[in-house]
Parts: sequence; structure tokens; C-alpha cells
Amino acid sequence: MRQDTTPLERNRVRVRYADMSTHSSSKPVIVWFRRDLRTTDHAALHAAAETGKPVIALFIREADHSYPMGAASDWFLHYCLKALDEALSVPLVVREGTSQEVIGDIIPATGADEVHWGRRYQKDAIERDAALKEALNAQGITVETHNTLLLSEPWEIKTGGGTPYRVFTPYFRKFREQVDVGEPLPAPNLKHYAGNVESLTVEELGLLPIITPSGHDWGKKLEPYWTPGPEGARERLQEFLDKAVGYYAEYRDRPDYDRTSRLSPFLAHGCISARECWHANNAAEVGSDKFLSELGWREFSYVLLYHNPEMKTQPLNPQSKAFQWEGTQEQLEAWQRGMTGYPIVDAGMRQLWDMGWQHNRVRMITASFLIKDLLVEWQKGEEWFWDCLCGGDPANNSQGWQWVAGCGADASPFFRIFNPISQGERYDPQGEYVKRWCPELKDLPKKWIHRPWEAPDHVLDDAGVTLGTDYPVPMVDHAKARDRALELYKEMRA
DNA sequence: TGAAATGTTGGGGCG
DNA sequence: ACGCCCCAACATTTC
Repeated sequence: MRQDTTPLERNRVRVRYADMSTHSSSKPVIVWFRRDLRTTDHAALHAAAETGKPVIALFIREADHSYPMGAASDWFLHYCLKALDEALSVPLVVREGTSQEVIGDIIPATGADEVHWGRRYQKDAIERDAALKEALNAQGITVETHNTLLLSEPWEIKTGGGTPYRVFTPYFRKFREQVDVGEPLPAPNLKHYAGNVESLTVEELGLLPIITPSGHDWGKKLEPYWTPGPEGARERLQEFLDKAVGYYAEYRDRPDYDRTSRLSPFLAHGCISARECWHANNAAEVGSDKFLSELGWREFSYVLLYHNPEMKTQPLNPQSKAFQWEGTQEQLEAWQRGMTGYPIVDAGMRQLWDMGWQHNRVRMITASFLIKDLLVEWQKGEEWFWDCLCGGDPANNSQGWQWVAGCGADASPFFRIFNPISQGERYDPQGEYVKRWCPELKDLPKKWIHRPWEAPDHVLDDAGVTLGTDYPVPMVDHAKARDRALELYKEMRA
């Protein structure tokens, strides 16, 4: 709930640095942290430390962000900031406002004459950062930008014709020929700045979800699943490399197994770098090229986002704009709540709500269902995921939704429509994933777990399930919905 | 990183 | 023994 005054005005806090004895006469350098909330393999932090100047570590809750984080990502971010503050040997200065205001305030207050940050790739962010850089340069302040997000710059890898790639496979082949993913940078030693810098506490940013009047704490449910921050990211990567990466190609499509990396939220907030993941995979006793290729998809998504700034809302494939969506708000809400009547879809949507994350195979199934069975615009699904994912990535989320909708670059063709029953039976054969997230179906035999409406009455009785009361009747008939989607697809092409 | 419809093949039952 | 039909099983095409 935003009020008339900013938290900084309401509650002025001064960070008092522990080490006041460092009397360096040199001017400090500011490192502005964004989606790179770590100390290792951080090119901007590293370069700032190399100057030998005292370092002011800064995070800004940007007031003028046109693509603000979703609620679950804010939750994750809150704990990332606290973890980063602990991981850094200097305090993290936390502020709210526009970057121009905040940095424009810190520079005269501290005498800082140099600013470093990691580059961003969304058009509005690029423009704001460029304007800030220009304004600072005009004041004689040095600005250096770095790559803290990606393995390669989106403009670096081009086809023979000099255009950006639009198909993943040749893109990634070229990437592997061209890009030398070097060693991650170590965490640098930082020199303390001996003065004071105004800072909010992380709490004052108000990132945590508001507890409802009835006392429901929505953020609390995410806690068991995640340890946000660099330490949690390293642990997660290590566990993945120790236990799952060897089976990645075989089992990553199985939502009933815990065989994916679950690193997406950490990568999205930059708790760990893609280079650290890449490198650790290759250094591990057993690694997986498939895992590297997933990191490659992340790079490819940023290529698409960089060259297509409207990717969040506009189909990359322009003729897709003519598609006549006919899904309703009620249908969208049933999907959001996990009440479609198709168990694999509902399990996925409830997992997303509870964990702030959804298994990748299930993302394809739930997205296909929203788009092709319910005929709801993919953008509505993108928005919901953006709000619910505790590590929503602007490039990956848009790219993934466009892929399923069939309107993206190198996308799945529109007519590739997932059957929620056969997908469920193939990838969750025992129904364990469904039973975990839809406990009302836990006593249903596996034969009927993905199609409860076809189960004989006595089976439903024995399982204690009354369709329409305990669990919904399917909201659409998949076979009919499929025909309708193909019909609309044909109309669009005509 | 589909699914369904359609086409082909080959073995076995049977007149 | 032979042709015919049936129908899995697999392959190809279509959306």
C-alpha cells in the first residue's frame, strides 16, 4: 500500500558502518545491484573492487519500473536482499525511488565519482539506464556497465546474414562455437566506505505480501520450499549436481520426481550466475548437455527480448494477432485456482500457487490448456505466472508462453495441442504428482487418477470423491475443445 | 519439448 | 494350400 510519503521520509535510517577506522581519502565507487544479487562472479562488483576505492553497495526499489516484479518474486527478493547484505563485507544500502533520484542523492552526499552496474535488456530499462549514464557522465562521473546476467551479449551472436537467430538449434550451435564460457570470478575483497549513507531497512521496502485481516500470511507458504540468496542457490546447485543431473535427460520431464534443477528463481534474481551453473555442470563428475541447453534457452530468450521489446504483450509472429480468443474471465479464474477438472492441470496450478514454481513439463500442459482448451489469451497466463513465480524472468516467461501459444520464434506449432489425460498418464504414471497437489483425489486408483469423470460410481464412492462437490467436473471436453481451437486456427489463417 | 487420423503391413483365424 | 478378413502394430500424414 503506497502512501504519500516514501518510507525513507517517514523513517530516516542511517547505516553506521562497523569499520569506521578505514580513513581512505579516495572517493567511493557505487555498485548498483539489480537482478544480480550475489558477490561471486559479479563483473560490476569485481571491477569496482579492482579500482581500490571504497565500495558502496546499492539496491534501488525502482519507482518507475514499467515491468514491476510479481508478488511472489517480491517475496523472494526480500530475502535475497537480506542474504546479500549478509554475504557482502560492506553493508547493502537499500533505497526506493528512481535511479536518477537515488544515485543523484548519494553522489553529492558521499563524493562518489564512479558507478558500476550490470546491463539489462528490456527496452525501457535500457533507456532509463542510458539516460542515467548520460546524466552522470555530464557531471563528470564515470559509469561502467558490465554483463552480470548472461553468458553472451544478445547482440553478439548473429546468423551468417548478420541478423539475430530466430531458431534455437542453430543459435545454440553458433553459441557453442563462438562463446568461451570462462571461469567465474571470485568474490572480491571490498574496501569499506568510512562515511554514512542513508538507507532503508529491507523491511521498509514493503516487499512481503500483506497479511490479510483474517491473519492469512500468503508469503509464509513459500518458506518451506526456498532459501533465497547466494548461499541457498549454491546449495540447490550442489544438490542438483550430486543427485539429479545424471538423470536429467531421462527424468526431467517427470513432475512426480524431483529431478529438475529448480534453479530458475535463483537465476532470475541473480543469486547465482549462469556461468557458475555452466561451469559447475562441466566440472561435476557427471554433467548434462541438456542442462547446458536449458541455460542456452535462457540466453536465447534474452536474444528475443532484446530484439523484440514488445515480447511480453505482442506475438513475435505478427499474423497471430488475428486470432479470435473466446475464453472468459470465469474460465481464466478456474484455471488460476486449479479447478478445471483435469487433475494434471489442477495439480500444476496449485503447485504454482503454493511453491511459487511449477515443473517445466507441467508448465507446457497448463499453458496449452489455458490457450488451446479454454481459448484464453496467452498474455493472461503470462501475467498470472509472472505474479505467482517466485523467480519470474522477463525473457523466459514471455518466451515460454509465446512458445506454447505458437506465436513465438521457433515456437511449437499451434496445432500441437497437449492432451491433459495422456500427458498425465505418460509423465505422472502413478498419479503421485496429482495426489500431492490435489489431495482430494488421493484415494483414487491410478487407473482413474487422470480421468476421474470416467471412473465407475463405486470407485468414486470408495475414494470418497463426489464430482462437482469434492473435485470439479471437467470444465470443457478436451476433444471438443481441441476441434474448436483448430477451427479458430483455420479461421485465423484464412 | 503432440495427438489424432489415415495408411501400411503382416500374422492368424477361417471358410 | 489359398484367399479373405480382421486387427494389432507400426509408419506417415495432417492438424
